[in-house]
Order: sequence, then C-alpha cells, then structure tokens
Amino acid sequence: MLRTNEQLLSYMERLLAGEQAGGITLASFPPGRRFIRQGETSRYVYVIREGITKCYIREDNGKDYIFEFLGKGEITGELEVIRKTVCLCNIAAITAVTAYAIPADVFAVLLRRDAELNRLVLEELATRIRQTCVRASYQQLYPIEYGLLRLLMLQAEAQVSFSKKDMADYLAITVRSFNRTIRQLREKNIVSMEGLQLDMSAQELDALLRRWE
Amino acid sequence: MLRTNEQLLSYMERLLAGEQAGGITLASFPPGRRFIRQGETSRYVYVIREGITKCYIREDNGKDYIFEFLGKGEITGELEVIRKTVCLCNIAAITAVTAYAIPADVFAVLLRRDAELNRLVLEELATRIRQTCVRASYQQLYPIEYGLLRLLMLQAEAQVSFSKKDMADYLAITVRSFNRTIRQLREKNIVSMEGLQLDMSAQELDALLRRWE
DNA sequence: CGAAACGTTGATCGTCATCAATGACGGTGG
DNA sequence: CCACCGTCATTGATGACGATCAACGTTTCG
Repeated sequence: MLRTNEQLLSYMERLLAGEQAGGITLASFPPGRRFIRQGETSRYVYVIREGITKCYIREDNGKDYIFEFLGKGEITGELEVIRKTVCLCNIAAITAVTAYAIPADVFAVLLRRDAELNRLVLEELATRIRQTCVRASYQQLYPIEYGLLRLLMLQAEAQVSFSKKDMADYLAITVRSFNRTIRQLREKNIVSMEGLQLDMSAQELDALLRRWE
Repeated sequence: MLRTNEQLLSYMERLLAGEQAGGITLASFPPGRRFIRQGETSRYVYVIREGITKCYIREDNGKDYIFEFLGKGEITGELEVIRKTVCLCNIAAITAVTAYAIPADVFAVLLRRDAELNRLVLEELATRIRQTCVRASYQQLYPIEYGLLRLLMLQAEAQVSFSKKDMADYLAITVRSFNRTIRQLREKNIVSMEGLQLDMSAQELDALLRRWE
C-alpha cells in the first residue's frame, strides 16, 4: 500500500554525493500536484525523497483507480524509460513532495552501467508485480468489506492515513460506498464508532481475514 | 492475455547453442501439470519453448484468479529468484509444454553478467506491470460484461481459445456466471448464437468499449 | 451379431431467491 | 457549503435447484 524503498533512497543520496550526478536535480511539488500524466511522455524519472504520492489510472468513464501510494525512496517513470512508452498512470503529490529528478536518458545509461541501481530496480519491479497481483486477486475474489479491512490494517501498520476519497479510489468505490462499508464494519465491532481505528488486535484481525469465506 | 516473448525465446536458443549453457535442461509437462506451486520454492526458472500455460493464484476460499496466459518465450519463476521469496502463484500447463529449465543460481548469475538477458528481463517485468495494472483497473471499474468482451477480443486477436473454466477464472467469476454474461452479449448481437465468435468488426468493438459507461 | 434401450455423466440454461453494491434524494449538523 | 447518513429503489452478480440434452458406454433382446 504505502510503499517505501530505503535502499533506493540511500543509493540516490550516495549518487548525488559523488561527482557523476550529471543532470540530476531536486524537484518539489505542492500537495495535489500531478507531476506525471497518463498518456504523456515524461522527461524524468523521479525518486521520492520526501512526501507521499498516489499512483492512479483514470478510466474513460472518469473513475480513478489507485494502485499504490508511493513514499520515500520509491521510483516512478522508470517503466516508461525501460519500455519507451507513454506513461501508464498518473502520479500526484498527496503531501508536499520533494523528489530527485533524473533525466530519462541519464537514467537509461545509469541502469545499464550501474549494477547496484540495476539490482535495485529489478527488485523494485519484482516487488511491484507481486503486490499488484496479490491485490488484484483479493479485490476480485472477496467483497469490499474484506478489501477495506485490509486497507485499514495496512494503514495502521504504516502509521499513515489517507483521505476518504483516496481510500475509496484505492478500493475502486465511491466515498458514499466507502462510508457504508465502514458502517458495516462498525456494526460488527471491528472499527471504532468514531474515526477509523481498528478495535481488534492484529492477531484477531489476521484470523478474521483468514476465515473469511 | 496470452503473452509471448520472441526475443527471450531467441535469446535462449542462442544461449543453448553456445558453450556456457551450464545446467540448463529441457523440461516437458503434460496438459494440466502444475509445475510451479504457490508458496513453495522453485529450483528453476523456466522459459517456455512451446505450449501454453496459465499463471494463477488460489485464494484461501478456494477460488482461482488467473493473471495471464503464458506462451512461447515467457519466463516464470524469475520473481522468486530476484526477490528470493517463495512462489507468488501457480503455473500449470494447459497444452503440452516444453520449457528451458534454468537452475535458480545459474539464472541469478546470468542476470548479473549478461547485459542482454538483463535488458530482456527488465522489459518483461515492465510489460507485466503495465498489463497487470491496466487489467486490474478495468476489471474493478467496469462490469463483467465489459471484461468478458475484452477477453474475447484478445482471444480472437491471438487466435487462441481457452476453456470456459479458464476464461471464467480469468474474469474471477464462475462458469455459470460466465454463461450468463455470454447470453447478455448474445442478446445484444455482439456474440454469435452458436459458439463464442464476435459478430462485429474490430472497429465497432473498439468504439463499443470506448463508449461504455 | 447388431440394433434398440437404458443409465450415467457433464455441460448448459431457465427460474427464483438472495446478496452485494450503487444511485438518487433529501435531511442534518458543523 | 460540505461531509455524512437514512432511506428507498435499482442494478449487478451469485447461489440453488431442477430440467434438458448430447455423448458415451453398457445392457438387453430379437
């Protein structure tokens, strides 16, 4: 859900401390700013230094689907450089964001020449596939209540909380439906009456998810 | 949907023609054979030489979700080597399959040493992310009828056809629901009365998908 | 022996009931 | 004005049950 990548962040810091940091700059984006646009070509690959972003697709019918929230050390725009295509999704800042902006061609060269970056990117892509697959599967095969519960657990674990709209987009539902589903969880005494705190221990919740049918 | 990777296949052929093919063998699997199992550790990375396989997750509640069908030149088991984890999903042969079996450690070394393989794997992962994301999004945000129509179009394009059970698992529904949805498409004169042929031209179908709301 | 009859099996579909999720609209309270 | 919720109606998707039909092998009888 909120993914981070400490290794990649520290790699970037070391890279900038060295001398061959050709063309890499630091960019800042205010909350809400969409700095990568679906269907367009990005001239930079970004590695987030600080802040939280969301990565989402907007469908023709106007609905948004958030794949993941990206935090410290996460990379965006790399798929497009690797495959030389237009951007798959939108990236927008949720909080204020600062990010290392690596020109696409510089990144392409680095990826070829620098074994460490290469390894980090491979691992990042592998992790991303894994998470996307796992989520696609359970969001298809379980009811929304289940998905929402998992989302709340992930949020609690990562010590963050997103806006209701963003959570709804992550679950691919409307805010109205989001509120309704919260009510169901409250009726089952899983979520606190006020706010979105989970009223059960992590073990109980795990058991609950496992026995869902 | 049915993905193939000619470049990777030809790479493997060249690799085996050379002399440093240490430990790589050719494996055969009969239809139905599950040769990678979710949650277990695979000792090999496979590159499919011939045949069609399905890649799916089985959830705790017994339902299967097929991510993709893999054909010639597609690779499996590489995520696990890159991230050193247990297998994310099951891979089962649909038709008779022959595949190059690369021991995990050999693959790991090749991936580091061989720039061409490295590039091919990066591109493959990037493609996979792209496709997984796109599909997750539209399967969440559109009704099943839409997803089924896209599946039929992809099948027609790739000149293959899968069993109803597999198509249903791809759509994350039961065969019963699959048949019901087919009936809806027939009532709208999109699918032929007998069989699963599409009764419209590719352009008409594209327009139909685009105007779906 | 061969043809008709029978039973089994699996795939499909009609129907009805139910559940999950949404849309619309209006009300309430900050 | 906006966030939230109660309510009602509707749609989307599923589950259950039974009927039908084709395919196939086996049995039975002339």
